[in-house]
Amino acid sequence: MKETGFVKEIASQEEAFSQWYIDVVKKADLADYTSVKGCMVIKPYGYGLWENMQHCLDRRIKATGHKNAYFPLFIPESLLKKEAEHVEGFAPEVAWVTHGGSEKLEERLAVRPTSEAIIGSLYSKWIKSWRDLPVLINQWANIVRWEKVTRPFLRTTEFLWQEGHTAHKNREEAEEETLKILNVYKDYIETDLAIPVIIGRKSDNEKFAGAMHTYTLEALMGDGKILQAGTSHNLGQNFAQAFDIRFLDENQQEQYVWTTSWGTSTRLVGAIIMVHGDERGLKLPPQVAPTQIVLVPIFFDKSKKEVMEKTREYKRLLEEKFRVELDDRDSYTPGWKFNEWEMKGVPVRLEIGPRDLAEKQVTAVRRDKGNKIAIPENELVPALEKWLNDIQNNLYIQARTRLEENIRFTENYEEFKEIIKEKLGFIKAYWCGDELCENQIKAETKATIRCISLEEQQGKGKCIFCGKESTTQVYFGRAY
RNA sequence: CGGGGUGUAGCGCAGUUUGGCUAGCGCACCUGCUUUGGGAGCAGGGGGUCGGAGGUUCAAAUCCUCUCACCCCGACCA
Repeated sequence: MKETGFVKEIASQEEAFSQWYIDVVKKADLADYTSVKGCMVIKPYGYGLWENMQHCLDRRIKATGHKNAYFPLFIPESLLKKEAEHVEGFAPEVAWVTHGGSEKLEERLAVRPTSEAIIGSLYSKWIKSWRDLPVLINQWANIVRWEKVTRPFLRTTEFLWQEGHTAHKNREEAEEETLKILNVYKDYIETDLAIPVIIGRKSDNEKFAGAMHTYTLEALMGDGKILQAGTSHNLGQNFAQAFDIRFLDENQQEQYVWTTSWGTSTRLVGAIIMVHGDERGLKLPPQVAPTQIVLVPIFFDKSKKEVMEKTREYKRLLEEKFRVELDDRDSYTPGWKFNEWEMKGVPVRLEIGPRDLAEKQVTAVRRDKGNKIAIPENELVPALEKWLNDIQNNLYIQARTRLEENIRFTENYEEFKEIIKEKLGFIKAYWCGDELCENQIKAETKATIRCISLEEQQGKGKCIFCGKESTTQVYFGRAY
């Protein structure tokens, strides 16, 4: 697909995937670096994408009975310390506030690395009776984790996310919630972002610090590496005990609540880039693209007035149904604009020139397949509606096909190592459940257990590392 | 955090080895004219704390010390 003259401003995806990623982030105008290490600006085009993603997910979160709230950015050290495993897990990446103005604080404040602690302390105040349950709250917030290695969207010091925090009266209800959210996420990521995911449970090694267990969604990127796209934690009663969240049940028995937490972040923007992008730049799923259709007028001196009038008329018509941009900049040639909008991943481009006016049509080009057709003026809206649907589906199918082609089953460790070395992707294998095998595989191949399959187990096999018989199938991969 | 690399105009780079005249080039930007169906042409013009701080020197983009940011590889990472 790489052609001379085009896409010369970004690295080749095939030759230098990580450089390509950074180039696309900058050239598509999604984000920019700042003077603070690991902190990026999300520019209007990137933020527009994030807002659409937020909207899609927020709808789903609310449709399942949750309400939004906002909790403080600062967490007193004493609160964070209450759950031992939790604080230990986050300690290396917490940023601390030690001074207010010039006065030293009596107790230092953590800039939230996640909000279980602060929210737990408040739930303890709010929950007294079984009638107060369940509590179903979500918040959209910024998070700070002092990362050593940062990359735009994928791992930044400050990032944006949503985190749900719920409290329930028993184990079953909490587990049901954890799985419900897992499926809300799956539906959102697959339907709106057109990214197929593998869902499963994290091994104890990989689970959230302080959780009973963690469910995860794992996605395959264009370079064969795996990105964790979201997690949903069943916290059991660990945080309830640490933060003293108790209630009186129907039988007047005092009990600890069962809590869950779950999150997805701006990291998903990185996933969209790396799953759908190609040598020409971004490819955005129509559902979340800030601009779904761009209109590019093509005119000569004689035809300028006519063409512009018609283009504006189309814009007004299309704006009623779609997110539309009219590129009427005088200083760029149409060819330049074509390349720029392709870099930015706009799903459909409409070209309107004298020939189109004469034929009562517009020339339409799809970003995903690159094919160009003429759409008669009176069929424009339904035709574009269909196209955007097709593009959304096609992006998903392409990603799905690649995912399926890159899930390899093996019971042979030599083959396992070969796959990691040559092809990457997911490796499906049996695992005995022993942490020692897991760690040894990681040390030797850098592959980790991305998740333990939730699928019905069929038969038995031998642990990929030690050979012991097992019924547990897991997905391995090299993770971002 | 360890090893390596880079930092000079908005972007990409040359100049640094061997200190020396007004710090250059391409693209982008501004003005004018001609252009416009896949990155237009000509002419003129504007833009620099050479990442930052300190030092050596008659003189520093260039040499020395410290520091910051970014990239690659590794370690770490719910």
